[in-house]
Amino acid sequence: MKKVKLSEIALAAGVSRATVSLALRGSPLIAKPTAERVRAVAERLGYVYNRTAAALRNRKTHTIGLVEANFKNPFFAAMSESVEREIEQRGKALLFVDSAESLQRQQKAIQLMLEHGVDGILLCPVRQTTQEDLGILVKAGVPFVLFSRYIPGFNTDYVGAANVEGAYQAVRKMIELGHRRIIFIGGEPYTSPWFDRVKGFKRAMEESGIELPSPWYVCSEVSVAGGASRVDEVLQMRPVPTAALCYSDTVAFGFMLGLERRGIHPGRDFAVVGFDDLPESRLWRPPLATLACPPSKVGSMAIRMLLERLDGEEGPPRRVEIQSELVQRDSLCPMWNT
Amino acid sequence: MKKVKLSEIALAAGVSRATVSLALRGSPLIAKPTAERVRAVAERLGYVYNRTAAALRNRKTHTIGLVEANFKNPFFAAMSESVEREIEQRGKALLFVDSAESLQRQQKAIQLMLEHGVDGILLCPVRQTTQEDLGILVKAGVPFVLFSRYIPGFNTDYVGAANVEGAYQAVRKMIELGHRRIIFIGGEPYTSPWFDRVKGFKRAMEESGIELPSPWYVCSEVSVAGGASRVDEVLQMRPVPTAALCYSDTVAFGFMLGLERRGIHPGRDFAVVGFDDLPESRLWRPPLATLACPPSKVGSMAIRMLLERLDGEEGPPRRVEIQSELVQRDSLCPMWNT
DNA sequence: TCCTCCCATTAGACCGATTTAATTATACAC
DNA sequence: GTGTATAATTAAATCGGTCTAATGGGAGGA
Repeated sequence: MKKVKLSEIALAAGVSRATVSLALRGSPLIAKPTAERVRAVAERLGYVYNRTAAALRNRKTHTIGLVEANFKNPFFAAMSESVEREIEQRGKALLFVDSAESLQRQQKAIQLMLEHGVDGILLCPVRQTTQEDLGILVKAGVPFVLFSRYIPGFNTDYVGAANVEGAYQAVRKMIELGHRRIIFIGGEPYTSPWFDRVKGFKRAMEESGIELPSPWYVCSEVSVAGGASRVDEVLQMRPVPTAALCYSDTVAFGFMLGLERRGIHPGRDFAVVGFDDLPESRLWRPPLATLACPPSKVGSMAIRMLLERLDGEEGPPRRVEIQSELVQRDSLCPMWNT
Repeated sequence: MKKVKLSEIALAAGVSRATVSLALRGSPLIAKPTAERVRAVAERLGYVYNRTAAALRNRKTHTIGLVEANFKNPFFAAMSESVEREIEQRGKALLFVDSAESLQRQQKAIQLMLEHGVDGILLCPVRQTTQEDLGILVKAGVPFVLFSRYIPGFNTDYVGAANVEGAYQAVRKMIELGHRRIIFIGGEPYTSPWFDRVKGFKRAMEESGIELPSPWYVCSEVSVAGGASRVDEVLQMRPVPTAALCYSDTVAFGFMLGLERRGIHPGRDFAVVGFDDLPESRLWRPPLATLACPPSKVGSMAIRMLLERLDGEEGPPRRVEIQSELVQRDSLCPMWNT
């Protein structure tokens, strides 16, 4: 199992190590016939390029770190896909960690990636993350881009959905359809998207002079189970809400399933709107109205911003918000007349 | 942004590079007070261990490659999670690629990982993969474990679900409940789990002397959309099937949504069984009967087998099948009486 | 023939940690 | 004081590419 290295190719081809190195990378310094011969020998010997050695010398690993907070969420899965696609195209590799909402795991992941010498990091910070927690990245001078979640007061590169506007839009529409008792359901509290969605929600209610129900939001894990787990609580409120803005489509799915189980028909007796526009949302019964913000856009924008930094882009931090568009579907029904 | 290295710590602590190296790794060769002093200096200077350099010297990167075929499938997401957990615990890193059912991408990923010098690889091969395609891994002597899918005739380490038995079990149950016109829905054809599930399906039908409908299976993408897209086709068959075994829970979800849209109630008018037992399956309306095979078990078994190989385990290839257990829920209803 | 210029090739230092073999310091016995 | 064993430390080679500066060889001009 001995690995073939440059010096062995050099020997076999009757040239020097330097020539082999240059030839294999297609340097114009090497004459065409020589390069061709070297390439053939390398192929014949089954040579595998050693990126570790090259990385040591170049101080560049061509590796990107991706730290997610919750990749069981299909939105993140879709996002990662587009990140991966871009990275693959450039012949780079992806170091991946799911911090699973644990600060400790996240910090360990960052440390690991620094030790591996990643060229840059894409990070969706867990909820308790402070500016100090990321100080190690700043000190190490490793470029990073936050995605989906930002850290209030910490001015960094960031890409995420237009959460305030999205939620605002949805609630305005609900009000326009006659709803007055509206509630916000699900999400990890004290993450920026949760906070911003709640903010847009509240703003729309207040602007219309509608009193907020009490409580006016309930939190949950971002999953079908999370949404389903809050149904009883909501139905026990008096007066009972008639509409819900859900933190995500998955939460909305769970909530709708829970409603149905209790004989309440979403899209007729209860209006539901989600966030994300997953591919299956339009297939649901009823089709789920939702705030569409393509995960692929978030992903490719984030990785592009990072790659620009790696190429030496020096400007001030950029904050990019991807537009959230309300997709009207049957689950967003008018208030029933009493 | 200059990086601190061992020699600088050595200088500051008044010892040699070798001492620093040993001290930081807690070697018993170094006297306690010295080690303590060195550690303090390293801390003060903000030293970050350079794994690239260590990897070059040690010929070991402490990195594992994970190549998935379709990680938008929630089953894989859950599986990856348990893999990650195990790897993290051991201070190793994960190089991740989603081949997205493309052989070309898969081969590129394998090449990349070899160049990065991963210690081992977990691979879910795309459908066209042949033994020759993985020859490069064998030649390079890099241990690998296949998961979820195997390659017929290629005797390697493998961990996956008990697909034949699972499908067999489900179909027997359907027959017991009075169903005769049963169809298999969804999945990527010519992957081993598809083939094995279809095989178990067929075996159960034949053993009971029931004629297979024509066609007796339809394929689809493994997703909600995939399942939904096959409903019309199935309902147009004559005689119309009364039960379906679906390739996965996601396919089953899509299929059930499609049935409902056409006014057919799964769990009453049509029996449906899935594969995987996703956390939301029990929450569905109706709750989805399914073949449970915990993704975390598959994942942790696969990574453990790989780690054993890395520790020098030399035995013959091991094939491990994780039991699939039929979870009876409302979607698996008896045949209605005509 | 000699000199210059240019192109192709190469020697050798380098990246930063690891480890072996050697050296120095310390302890203890005789 | 000498010798031996043991503990602590270190010099230097090493991992495998990369790249700069130097070398060699051939063409062309005078």
